[in-house]
Amino acid sequence: MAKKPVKIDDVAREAGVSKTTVSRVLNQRGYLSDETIAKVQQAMEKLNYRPNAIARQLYKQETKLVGLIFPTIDDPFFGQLEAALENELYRRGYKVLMGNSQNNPEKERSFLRQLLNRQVDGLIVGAHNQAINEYQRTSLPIVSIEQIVSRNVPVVASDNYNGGLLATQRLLDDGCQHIIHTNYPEDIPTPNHERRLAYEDLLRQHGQTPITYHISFDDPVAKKRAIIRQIFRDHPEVDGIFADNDTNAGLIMNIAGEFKRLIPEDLRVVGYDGANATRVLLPQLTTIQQPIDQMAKRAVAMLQARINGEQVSSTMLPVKIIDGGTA
Amino acid sequence: MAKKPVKIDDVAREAGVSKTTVSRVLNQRGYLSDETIAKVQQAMEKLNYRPNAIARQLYKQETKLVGLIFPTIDDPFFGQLEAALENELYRRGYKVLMGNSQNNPEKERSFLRQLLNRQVDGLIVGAHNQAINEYQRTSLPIVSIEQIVSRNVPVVASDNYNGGLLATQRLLDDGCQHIIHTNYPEDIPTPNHERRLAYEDLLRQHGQTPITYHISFDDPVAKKRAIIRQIFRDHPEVDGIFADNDTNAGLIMNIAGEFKRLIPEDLRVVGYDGANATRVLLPQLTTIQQPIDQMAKRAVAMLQARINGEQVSSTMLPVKIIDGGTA
DNA sequence: TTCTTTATGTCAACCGGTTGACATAAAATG
DNA sequence: CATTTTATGTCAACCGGTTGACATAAAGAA
Repeated sequence: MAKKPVKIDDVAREAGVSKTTVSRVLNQRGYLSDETIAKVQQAMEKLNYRPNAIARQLYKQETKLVGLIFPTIDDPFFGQLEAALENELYRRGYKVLMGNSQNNPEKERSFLRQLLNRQVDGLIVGAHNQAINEYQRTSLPIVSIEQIVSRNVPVVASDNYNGGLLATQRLLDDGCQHIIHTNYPEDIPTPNHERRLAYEDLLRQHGQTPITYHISFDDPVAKKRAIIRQIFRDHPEVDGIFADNDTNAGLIMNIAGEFKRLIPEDLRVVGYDGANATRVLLPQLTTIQQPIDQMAKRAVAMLQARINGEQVSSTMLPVKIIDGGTA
Repeated sequence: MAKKPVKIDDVAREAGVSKTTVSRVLNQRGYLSDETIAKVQQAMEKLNYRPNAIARQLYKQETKLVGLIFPTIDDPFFGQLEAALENELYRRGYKVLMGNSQNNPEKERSFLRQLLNRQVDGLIVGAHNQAINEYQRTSLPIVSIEQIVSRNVPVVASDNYNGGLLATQRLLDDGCQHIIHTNYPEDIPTPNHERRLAYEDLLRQHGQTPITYHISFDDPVAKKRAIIRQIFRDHPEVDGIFADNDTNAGLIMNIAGEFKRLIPEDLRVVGYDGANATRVLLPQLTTIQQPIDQMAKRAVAMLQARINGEQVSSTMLPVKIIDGGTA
């Protein structure tokens, strides 16, 4: 039997004042005697009063909630990114409403529609879906990460093209003659393609023919493994692989073992992301590290500015190469 | 200049009906002519009307929000767990408010207090903090995962003791003579200690002396590495290690390399958790796998039951050993 | 023809806080 | 002593939906 929750009138009655007075104590507004404050606080304590956040939100027209829409949270990169976002938002008094789109447009749209109902004060988006026009028709402050969502949504990205250059250059410097790249299917728009472009440009400059194998983020692991095995079968001459993320790089390293290739002697590998979790489990992996925590900080700062009504423009942050031993 | 949001009265005026009629269309209540429905929907479309979720929540006294309080999300185990929880909750019409306590009692308490203000319909908790009495003083439906929060909060756990037995038994079966264990400091209450107890019990039965090194989840990686190096220095005779989580197992494998130990020839390793991300990056690791997805499903089902006012009791789910090659 | 039942719609109270407008008394100022 | 300022508190409207109670008309049943 749930007993009726205590409301502000109950506190007022208990303390022998009006509800406005209680509200004033709660919000520290106007003139109040210490005596009154004490009385009210005692009453609140006694009744274990908890102000109803929803009622306040309705009046104030703000929820202090920010929605995060990302493909998933079960991934070293997105996990670290969302953790950093949550942390930074919390510092500024915001709580986080998490939505994993799982690259399911249906889910993303439904999620978005709900949040647009003045359920959140702002949105940070890193999901891979296009064709969701809701993003354009809203006046809700939005910032996107590594993803172009709509003309009027500022983007925080890292320098993907340069990352692609760094990775490819490293393999070239190592003397690799047959460098292969893995990336998303080209019809899925993601900033990862910048990495591929850099790879292709640089490889052509060096007279090599770029070869890209397509591995989708959402493919089941078994399929990813199958594609990678195919690389070794199709191109036994491969001596360098630039993977567009560290998970794929990890798979490549494992499968190289199956094919009796020693790393880095027979095969050099460069990954991408450099998230903490991967750095811990695969410290030997040479990878391009994105400044995940800074990206989160920047995105939150930009969102805050937009919520405050300021205009902000997109930013690009630098990446760097981390030397493991695989390249 | 933010234009005033459209409210239900605007739609009513546009459609030439009362606001109640609009609300009925929205909620499909009572009798409505197709004609009226069409009129109203056209008006909503035309004005791009979005019902204010907060107002509805205030009246309905439910938010369809569930709070998740966990130490962090940037971890293979918790990442997968929270992803599964989000997924399952979404299926049932709930959205997720995420709170990472980072094992900071201050943050956890503050977070909790806010959510208790009828901001969420329920709570799923897996944070490591004790001494937070707010958990006991609330009538909010709560379920905890792998954590004893309060007498009246049901727990979903996996069979940690058996997990400890399986891991230790495997190392014994492999013929290890000097088995060492890593676990939390003993003053931090966590179900991991069950794993340690199993290890100690079994080892004593076999006439070996249990030795546990303490590595806290929140220790910086450098410190974790230092502790692990100490193991090899203190006990060069070690030939088997049972780590209380896969991240530590990964670190151990790396550091074993530093000390020129071959795995599994010189040193056998068994980890714990068996989360997807770790399985992908370290498929060679033999580990005790927790049924993460089932734990999430179970927890959500239990929470739903509690929200519906039903009584539920704690559950324990089985674990199994996954054969990699490290033991 | 009278009484139900069905169809359609309106009114106003309510959810639980917040705050502008206003009242009153005491203290400070001229 | 009159006037302004400071201190303290009350009233009622408002945020934006939802819904029980109630009105009215048309169709069906007795």
